[in-house]
Amino acid sequence: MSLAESGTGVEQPGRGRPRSEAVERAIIEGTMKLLEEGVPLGEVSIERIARTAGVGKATIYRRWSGKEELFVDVLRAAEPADPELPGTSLRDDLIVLLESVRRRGLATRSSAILHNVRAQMKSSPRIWAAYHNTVVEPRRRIGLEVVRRGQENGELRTDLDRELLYDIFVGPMLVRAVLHPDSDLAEGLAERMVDALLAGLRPVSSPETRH
Amino acid sequence: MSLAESGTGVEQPGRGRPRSEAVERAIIEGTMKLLEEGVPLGEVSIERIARTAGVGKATIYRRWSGKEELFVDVLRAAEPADPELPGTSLRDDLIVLLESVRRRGLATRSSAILHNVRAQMKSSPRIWAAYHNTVVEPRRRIGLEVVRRGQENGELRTDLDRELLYDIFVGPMLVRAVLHPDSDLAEGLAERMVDALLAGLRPVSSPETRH
Amino acid sequence: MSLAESGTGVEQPGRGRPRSEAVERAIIEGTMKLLEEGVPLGEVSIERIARTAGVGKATIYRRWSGKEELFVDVLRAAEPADPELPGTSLRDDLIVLLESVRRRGLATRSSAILHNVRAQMKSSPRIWAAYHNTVVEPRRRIGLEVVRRGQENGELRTDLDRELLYDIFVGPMLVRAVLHPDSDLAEGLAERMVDALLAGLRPVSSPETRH
Amino acid sequence: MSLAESGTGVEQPGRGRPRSEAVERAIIEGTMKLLEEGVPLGEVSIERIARTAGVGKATIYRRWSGKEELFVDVLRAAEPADPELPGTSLRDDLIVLLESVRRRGLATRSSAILHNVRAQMKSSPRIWAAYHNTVVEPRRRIGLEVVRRGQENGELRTDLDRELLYDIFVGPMLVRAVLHPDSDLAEGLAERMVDALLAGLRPVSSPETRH
DNA sequence: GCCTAACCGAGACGGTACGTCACGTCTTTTA
DNA sequence: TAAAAGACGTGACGTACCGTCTCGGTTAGGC
Repeated sequence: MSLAESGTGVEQPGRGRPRSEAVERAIIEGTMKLLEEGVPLGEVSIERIARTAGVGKATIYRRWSGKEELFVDVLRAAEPADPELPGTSLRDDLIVLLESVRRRGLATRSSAILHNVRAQMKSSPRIWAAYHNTVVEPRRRIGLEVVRRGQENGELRTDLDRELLYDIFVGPMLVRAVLHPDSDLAEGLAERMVDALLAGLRPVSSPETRH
Repeated sequence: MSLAESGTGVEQPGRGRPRSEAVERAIIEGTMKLLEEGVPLGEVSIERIARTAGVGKATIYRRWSGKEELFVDVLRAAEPADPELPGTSLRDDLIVLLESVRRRGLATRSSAILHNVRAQMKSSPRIWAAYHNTVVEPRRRIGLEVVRRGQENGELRTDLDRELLYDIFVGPMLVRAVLHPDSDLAEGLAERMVDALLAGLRPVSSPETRH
Repeated sequence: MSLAESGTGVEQPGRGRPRSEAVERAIIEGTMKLLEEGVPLGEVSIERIARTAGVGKATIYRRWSGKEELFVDVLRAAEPADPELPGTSLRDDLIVLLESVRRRGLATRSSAILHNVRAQMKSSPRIWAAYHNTVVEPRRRIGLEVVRRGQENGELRTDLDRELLYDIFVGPMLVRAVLHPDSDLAEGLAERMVDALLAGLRPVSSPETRH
Repeated sequence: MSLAESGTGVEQPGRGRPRSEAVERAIIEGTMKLLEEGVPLGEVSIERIARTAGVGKATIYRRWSGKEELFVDVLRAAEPADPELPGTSLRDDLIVLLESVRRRGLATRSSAILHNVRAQMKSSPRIWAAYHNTVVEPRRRIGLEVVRRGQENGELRTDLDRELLYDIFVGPMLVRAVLHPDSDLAEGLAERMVDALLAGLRPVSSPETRH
């Protein structure tokens, strides 16, 4: 479901020729093709996307109100799926979580431009909000849930609020992956980080540390 | 010294009318004025900057090769000064460091656009590198030095490399300040963070791990 | 019968849903409505006509192959009927003829746009030919017949060919009515013109050249 | 002097780079080239003119506010010069006058499109007025002067107003040349017309008809 | 006190992209 | 099968900026 559609609500189906889903895919894939080919972001114009996708400009504007809202959907289509959490322990869940952040940093680096597209989106509060709500926030919610379970199971201090704990766990990796994408993202980094962080965040007088 | 000048090397001074420094200031301040007035970043064109500053377009191009390089200098002029470190203890230094990150997040929120300018710059690797080298990297260097002193003084585990430790300290606050600028940046946050993090990162053989 | 139909030949009547004549009228009247409302000719698009007439675009294209051919029929519907000739004398016939030209000039001025539609049509030779054949030429034929009768009855010189005589009679009024529609088209003008022209065009051997 | 300039009055000379006259010529000649090549009038877009003239669109819009006003200047550049009147007699002057109308009809036919451009211009009252004032009206003034001299010299009835006489002389030829450009415009036509018309328009009791 | 080179403002220039609109064609559903 | 509705590829519209290039007019040395 595109940003535009989500804003305008449901459309009654019957009237007139329906919009082609194939066209929608062609536009998003055409945009990706340009980005993957290394076309500088500033040269990825609606006009050029239309040419690449073999589509009229109006067909794009019928679906998205501008380049930025199109990019939200392009990014959404390019984002890797959220990871399956093992649920065996706080440590295991955190490692999987940070691993996915790390891999996203790597993937971003390989097709380096997607990274910039994400950065670009912050130019418009409206667009950033759309991306934040549909991609960033759900992910954060998953992490907060992991923290909550950790506190419930006695694996984590309860005198710090969940938000703070979440940022402490994810922040270091996120900074590397997103803000310094050219930094070291070696394998095993997630495990080392989690262990270093957990060392001081377990309950003070924890009877059973569970492993 | 502007990015352009730094790239093109020294200019012999004598020949012809020298460039006016007043004009240079007018351009940078005109750009800031536009950004502070809430003009959307996409509408801050060279043409408009020239109009606002009462300056010919060519006068801008004579100094910077494009909008992005101009923005580097605008940002540099707007960045708050790096904080003075007390040097009394690792904990004190880290708190001052994180406080400055926090305040930068607050400042950014108030004049919200500078934030986006910074984001925008990631679109061009060349520009991002310039900003990174002259603003981001020096700051990181200061932080790494703090970490190094902490390890030397026996206030910090030495089995983790400095880069990792630095990211662990700064990452959580940076994520809040830069990636989620609408998140909670309450006063005292820096202190709480530093304490929570130091808890597990003091040397193992330290007599009192938690004061 | 529309231009399109006349070109495509007879349609077999039986097959499927028959075309609605009401729709045909709605289209032509919708077009006139737009023109009478003073919509600039350039803004009278097929799309707008369809909207005004409450009709699908395809329904228009099913009947006419373009805006110009539609205009031929619109104009044809708007043209006033040819006048009844008294036949009592050459002078009387000519006056009636010129009067109708004059009145057409006046009508044109009041709903000034029809005039421009006619002008517009000259842009396409094909369209102009269609209009010429079905509207202009029949009228000319009537006038030539008047001239012929005048020569036969001895009211007109026979040493000048009919075409020339016709143009001499109609030209002056036509120029005023069509080319200079803001010129003087006072009542009685037709009579004065005919008299002035007939003065030198009666047969030479006529006993009384001027009554 | 272009239509636009004539409307905006004098421009102060000094400020900024002056407009290139060569560019102005290139645009007008490019437009003519397209018309002469037989490009249908509807396909002569500003975009295409710009491409043909090797010029940016903005450069055209800087001088003319639209296609129609450009066409006024194109037409003005294409119009043949007004003829030199011999002044030896009314008959001679009229023949020269009608000859120029006839030749204009012929020229128009050869490069048939200019004719349509003129027709097209009637679509906009404003444009037509501009063309009328700078091309049509001056010509009419010359003709009226010929008529005036004819009456003064006793070569023409004085009981008919000059406007009427002028239309009677020029109308027949104009109708052929402009409204029916595919009609017969044989050589000698002007002479025959003038003689036929003068026959009845000389003063009634003229003592000396001056041959 | 000139000379001259580079500066400065203004704005024209060839381009390119913008977002809108109309073109004429093509699916849809409904009647 | 016609009809209304409206999506579709195409391409022109008029505007705004891009970065470059003249213009006339400063503004500094160096002579």
